[in-house]
Amino acid sequence: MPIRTADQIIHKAAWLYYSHGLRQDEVARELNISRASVAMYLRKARETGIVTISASTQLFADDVLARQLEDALKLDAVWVAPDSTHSSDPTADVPLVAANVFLGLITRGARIGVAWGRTVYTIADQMAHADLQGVTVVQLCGNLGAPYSYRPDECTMEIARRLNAKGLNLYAPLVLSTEELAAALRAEPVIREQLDGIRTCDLALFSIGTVDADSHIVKCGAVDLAELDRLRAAGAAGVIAGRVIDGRGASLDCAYNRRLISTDIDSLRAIPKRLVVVQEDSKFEPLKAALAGGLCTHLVVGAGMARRLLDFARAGRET
Amino acid sequence: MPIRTADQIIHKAAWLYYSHGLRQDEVARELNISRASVAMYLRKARETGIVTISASTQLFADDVLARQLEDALKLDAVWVAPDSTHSSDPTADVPLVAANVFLGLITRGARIGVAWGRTVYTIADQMAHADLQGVTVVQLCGNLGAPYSYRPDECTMEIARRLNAKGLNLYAPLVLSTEELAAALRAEPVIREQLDGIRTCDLALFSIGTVDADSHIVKCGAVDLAELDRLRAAGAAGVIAGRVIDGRGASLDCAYNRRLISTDIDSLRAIPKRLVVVQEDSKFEPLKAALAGGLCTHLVVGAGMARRLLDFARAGRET
DNA sequence: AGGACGGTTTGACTTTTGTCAATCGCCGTG
DNA sequence: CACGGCGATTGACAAAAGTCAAACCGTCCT
Repeated sequence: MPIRTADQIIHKAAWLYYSHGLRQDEVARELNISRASVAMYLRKARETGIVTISASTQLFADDVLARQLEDALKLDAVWVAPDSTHSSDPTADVPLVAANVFLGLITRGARIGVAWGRTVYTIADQMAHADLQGVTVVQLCGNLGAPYSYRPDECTMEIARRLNAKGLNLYAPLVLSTEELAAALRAEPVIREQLDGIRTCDLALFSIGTVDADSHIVKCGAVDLAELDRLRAAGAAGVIAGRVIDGRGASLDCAYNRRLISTDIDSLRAIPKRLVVVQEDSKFEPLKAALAGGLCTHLVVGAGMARRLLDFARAGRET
Repeated sequence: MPIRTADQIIHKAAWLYYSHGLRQDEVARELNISRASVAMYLRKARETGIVTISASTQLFADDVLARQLEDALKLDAVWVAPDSTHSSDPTADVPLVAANVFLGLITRGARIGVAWGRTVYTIADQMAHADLQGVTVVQLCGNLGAPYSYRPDECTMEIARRLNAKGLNLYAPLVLSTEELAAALRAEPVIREQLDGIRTCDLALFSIGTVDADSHIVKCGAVDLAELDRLRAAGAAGVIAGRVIDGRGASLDCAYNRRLISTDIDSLRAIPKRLVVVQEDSKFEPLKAALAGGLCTHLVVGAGMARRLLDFARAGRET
């Protein structure tokens, strides 16, 4: 959709206002419309990514804690969001920082893999709009027919929408009832292609799930409590893109994982930039597992989690 | 200069205002300062690239003329700036469009080569500030001790400053009095290195000079009128980064060119993205030469020039 | 043809932001 | 220790931007 004549006026208004630096009333006079219309066009321009306003995330990367963590965990980059100490809204800063960081990591023409979860959806929701033609957003894992609004396909779509990018959805369930069916479905050309395409991504965005009773995969009905117990007994430490990982960050060898339609761990690790975002303090153990597996290159966490991680990393080094 | 504690407050204000979406008075309350200070911090944040506001240049790429030119000239991208038909200031839009396009072409960690001239300097001057750490701006040609403020080193420095990038200046004169001295100087490790580094640039920005009596190189004293006549007789068609090119876009085989400290044509062509910006209609012939030599991949011109180029390209195809 | 509907556009009003002279606080100097 | 200077900060005012109900306009349906 290259030439959308209706948008021309919005582009022009945005150009005159933001690039030429005219005032709204001057733009209005120039375009022979009322100033109120100009104000509206400018809002639309911001909302559709015709103009982009982005704040540096330098502040959070400069944080001493962040630097220490980068060092201790050998990560490419870490951002530490303040634990809403300042009296503003209780909404955590983590997803907001993550959204800004994520936008900053996207390069022209990039291929981006996104998983799902409350965190990922919140990031999508807080993310500014941008106009990144040529960017492709691919879904890392199958869908859940769950009552959640942060379904995998919704996360993918919403992020693609915000970026004005192409969204590539994975039209398959996350979990199937038998291993055979899952294998057969994975072999289907359409699905195969999508899963293979994950390796060629430049950037991945995902969070990490717990393997508790109130875990995401349990709430969504992917796993029942009996199976959860079995998984934990087998060494489950966390969940990434629906897949259960063990304490070393490897895919747990279990029936559940074999019933999945989702990225495998090696494909994920083939993506050069892997942004992991963790909000809840309860995800300490799962995060440790992911880090152990080298699944994360870029990390956004809250200050509390950052401190715990740093303590852990230093304790580990001393022994 | 990673941690500049004085800037912390600016970062924080920018973050709360632009990312959290607080109002200035809310930010002021949050940070326990007056709203006026917040307003000032925010201006600083914009001026230093802590926040970036960029308008899409889609409008100019969508121009029918631009598409036709891309096609006819086999260029990667063309932007056509309107010839200030709309009653606003007479300042041409070309450099402003170019500045926006240029910013949009810069990728993370890029190496950028810039030449010099009034056009390039005007672009630098109109360019928004950005915070692109890891970007390097290298000077494509030697310096002129001219009374101009748009000296090669100033262009490089100003662009580097706006981008918060590293500026790599070429500390040598553009033209020397003898071929021998120029050759010797080019062989100097410091200079050699800089000239070799041009090949590894990702993006180049330059304009094109004429070979008339009021040409840049004449005004700056690099060439006197007698030599100019000789160059024109020898087939000079234009000037790029101080170097005289013939009608086919090749470096003219002449004493003047051998006395230069500047990028050679092959190195320039080794840069994948070469953004050429042309303001004046008088530069039609020089631009034709540059296009013939394949020196240009991305082009920003005014509407008048665009029409002339298109007519020319089509006439050429018919014969 | 009339009319109801969805959307854009506008004028009038309110809120937010930009500006600037006056003031404060700090530091070096006589 | 008082003084002058200088940059940062503020209060108050002016300018600009945001908002919203009402008007308008094309179009589709009855």
